[in-house]
Amino acid sequence: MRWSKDGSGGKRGYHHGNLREALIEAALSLIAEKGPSGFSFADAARSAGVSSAAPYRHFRDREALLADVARLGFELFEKRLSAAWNDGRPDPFTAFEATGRAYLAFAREEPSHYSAMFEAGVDLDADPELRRAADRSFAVLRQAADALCALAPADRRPPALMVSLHLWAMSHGIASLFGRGDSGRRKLPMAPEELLEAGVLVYLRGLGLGGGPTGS
Amino acid sequence: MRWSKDGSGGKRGYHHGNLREALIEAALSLIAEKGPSGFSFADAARSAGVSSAAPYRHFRDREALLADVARLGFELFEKRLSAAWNDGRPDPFTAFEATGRAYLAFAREEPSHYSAMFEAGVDLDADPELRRAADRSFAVLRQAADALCALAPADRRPPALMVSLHLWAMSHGIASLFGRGDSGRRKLPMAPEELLEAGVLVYLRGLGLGGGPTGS
DNA sequence: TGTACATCAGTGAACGCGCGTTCACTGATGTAC
DNA sequence: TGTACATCAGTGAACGCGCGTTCACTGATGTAC
Repeated sequence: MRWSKDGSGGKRGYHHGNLREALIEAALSLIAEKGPSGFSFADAARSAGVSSAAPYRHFRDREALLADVARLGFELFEKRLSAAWNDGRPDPFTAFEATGRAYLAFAREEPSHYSAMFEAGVDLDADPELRRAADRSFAVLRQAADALCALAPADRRPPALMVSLHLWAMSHGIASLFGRGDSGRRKLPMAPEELLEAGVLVYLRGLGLGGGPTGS
Repeated sequence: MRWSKDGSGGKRGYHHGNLREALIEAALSLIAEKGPSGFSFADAARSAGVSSAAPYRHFRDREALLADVARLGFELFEKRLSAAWNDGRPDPFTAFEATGRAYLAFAREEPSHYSAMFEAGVDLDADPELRRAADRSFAVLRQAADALCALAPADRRPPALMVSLHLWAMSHGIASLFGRGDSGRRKLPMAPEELLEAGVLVYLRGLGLGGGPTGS
């Protein structure tokens, strides 16, 4: 793989040198512009400055490119969630909330990745690597829920899987209903982050796990 | 408007008599089959057994048909939610949970409507009637949250708008991640309904509003 | 009840377009000797 | 270091397709008198 650092020099020869990455970049821009369904293979080739047959050297078809965008998205997602969870520091409550905020931040900052991951209808089993990346992302939420639940007295311990699914559902719900700047969506009298944080606080208190700094 | 009760007799003359409704029906089937982006105007005309120009007598364009599907969806949604809420009977806790279950049931039983309403990228402001129908649906959730919050002592009363948004977000999150039978989605060790019910219970307990029959 | 006419809701042919995909090809790169 | 050759990553022309949309049209319906 040779990096031509395109964008500056521009002058590329017969070989692009970096087409695979360029196509993924193009796909991200196009998805951001027109949504995952409005993006076409030909369009991606065009904005990479390459003939419409060229992408077939790198991706079996349109679906495969989309799946790769999703896979990279999950990998990035996992990194962001892991960094926010930070092994439960300074304490599991705070870290749990930070993880939720990181979820929303990802959906907001990487809307194209998020679309490809959750809204484009990409089959997670199309590529084993994709499935694995998705699982690793979820494992971070699961791990956070485990640590949190371990704090509860053994006889009143909530199932960690359930807790992780609740966090996921609430984060996804907020992200997809209110999280992005798209017009059709509903206006809120508060930031999505605040809404999620409040929701997580109420939820944790309901688990009998205190509410972090504010206590219970 | 003349109803030809199609499906049985079949033998229709030059005039379809019921084309508008037939196109909406066709759109629902096609969306269920191929998703909201895979559905085409021409396809809808074809499955209504009519020339590809005919739909223009009833809808400005493809987008307008989709918007109408969404509008009808919101109207049905509101009915279902209202029926489940049932004016807070037998008691607000039970009715609140029932409303959540009705949300999931709608998403499961009317997946095409649900797609058109929340996933097809239809602009809610494309048609004032659409916006109004969407607002009326949300108003049911809002009303339920109001009644619930009114039970809390005035000095510890949670903001009802927030509570309604939390219910909405969790319901939508669960519906869209786990709610439908689509393959790409994650398998759950429990029914989505149970997951939502458990989440709502924990949440209500966190609000200090008891947990319904199980108490707090 | 009958007739003339306006209106309505269809037809079907045609258009331009962009897409996905294929094909034989060719220029550039890397490597064996 | 030079040369021959295999491999790789592009080209560009071509295809068939379905879509959205338009147009002049026509058959059916409803209504005024």
